[in-house]
Amino acid sequence: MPELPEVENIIRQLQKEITGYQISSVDIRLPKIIRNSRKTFLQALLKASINDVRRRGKLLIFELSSGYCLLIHLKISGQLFLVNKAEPADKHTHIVIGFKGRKAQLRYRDVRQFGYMKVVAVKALGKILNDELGKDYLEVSYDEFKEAISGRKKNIKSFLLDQKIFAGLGNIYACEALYQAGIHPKSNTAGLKARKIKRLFFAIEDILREAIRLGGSSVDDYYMPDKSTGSYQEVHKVYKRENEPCPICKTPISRKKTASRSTYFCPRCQKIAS
DNA sequence: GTCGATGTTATCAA
DNA sequence: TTTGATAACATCGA
Repeated sequence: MPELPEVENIIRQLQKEITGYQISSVDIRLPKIIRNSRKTFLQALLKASINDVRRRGKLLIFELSSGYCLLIHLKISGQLFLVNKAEPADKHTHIVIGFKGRKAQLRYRDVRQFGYMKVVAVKALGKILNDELGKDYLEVSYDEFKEAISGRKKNIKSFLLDQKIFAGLGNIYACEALYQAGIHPKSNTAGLKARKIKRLFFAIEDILREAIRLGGSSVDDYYMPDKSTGSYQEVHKVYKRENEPCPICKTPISRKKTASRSTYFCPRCQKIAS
């Protein structure tokens, strides 16, 4: 589900709401979500306080007072809700974390069950992040972006989606950024002229910041921990808009598979770079 | 009932 | 190096 802007909105709420809280209970209703042994996971969490909540790309990072970090990846359908413990939880709620002296509890809900939680020692975190994730898209400079593109011969959309190069973009924002930059999704990085690379970089910055401001894109079932929704989906120019007119030239938006993902684009405004 | 699609990513074969 | 297919799973709509 969530890409960088959605995860950013989630962590902003959690940071405000649960920083400083002490974990008093952990209910593992679906063990496969946890990528540690039950024992390790509980030892890291129980009685620990939440020192900080942050993220890198789409990965949420809770820093705990136990010397461990809790990593959460929501994948496609993961959700985090902060709700009163008296409210009933449905069958898709897999992990429930309770806090000392608090009525609110943190619930992990995930219909498709692809997401995960795992704890790692704080000392090991840096290495794990650097091995598995590139720099967050909000921290990438134009020079770094240009250099990463120039050094590769790769389909541009796969490039944008590759979390090891830079982290945070998913299918929605990759489509929107390519549209705004006027680049065909089947273009190769090697064929992009400097001007297009620049346009793409600033399109990404622009779109991410505006999407964060609007609370992210609520397509299907994205919610923030307080169950409010984002509104950036109303601003989407191409994503999920097959056959609707391009806002610039009125040509119907196409949908094709690229990198085995549905890709929406304007066949007239987005030409293949060669 | 069946088929295809869904915001992600790890893995494997070519 | 890069790609494409597949799998993990549940649900929805045609």
